[in-house]
Amino acid sequence: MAGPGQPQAIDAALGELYPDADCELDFTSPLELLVATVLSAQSTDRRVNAVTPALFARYPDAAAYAGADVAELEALITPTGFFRAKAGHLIGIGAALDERFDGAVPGTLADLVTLPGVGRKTANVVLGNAFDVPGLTPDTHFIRLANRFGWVASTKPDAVEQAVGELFPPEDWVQLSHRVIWHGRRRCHARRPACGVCPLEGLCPSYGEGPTDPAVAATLVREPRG
DNA sequence: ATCCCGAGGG
DNA sequence: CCCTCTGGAT
Repeated sequence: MAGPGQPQAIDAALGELYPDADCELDFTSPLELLVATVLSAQSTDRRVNAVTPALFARYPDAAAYAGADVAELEALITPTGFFRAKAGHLIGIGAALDERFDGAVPGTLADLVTLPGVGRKTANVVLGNAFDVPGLTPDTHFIRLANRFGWVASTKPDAVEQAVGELFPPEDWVQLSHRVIWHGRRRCHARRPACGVCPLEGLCPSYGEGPTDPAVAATLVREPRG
């Protein structure tokens, strides 16, 4: 089997490259992680972590979000982008948690995706990092790299989650997601993958499709905390 | 200019 | 499938 290569070997190599790969959002409860993850949509961890301390202090529980003043909430989350949609989502989440989940964040995929602003990707982040429920996170990076690695040809999140899930045991899914996503953000970019500073030569079917001169590739690496 | 660990709506 | 929503970093 030439195409998929050895998934375990790729995961191991990424584990050596990113030994500290984890969720970069700051949170101390499932609700905080849920809120931070909703704010992360098309944003960055740095910008989210910059606003969450004040946000969490102002809105300590679901009821606080449900009763929030829209303008005040929008002002607090403005730097994360898409603030109007996100503010509406957070207020809707607060109301939904109070009405249907006794004020607590539900710990199942089926329940989480019924919340406004929460899709499959956001739900899996919350499940994997706040509830220790095994789950893959098929975001844009994960899908792109799963395609490049030859693990699956489809670009649809459901198909990617299914196919990759069969290549790895559930206990690996959360860590695998973080490693693959970190690699997508730091080296294996959409437009110019930095193959020259990637350890997957001989393992990745797409190796060499980006700059392979180490000096050039090094200029493309995005360091952490961005 | 281009991208960001997306989601909702048409 | 398409489109829109947003500010910030590079």
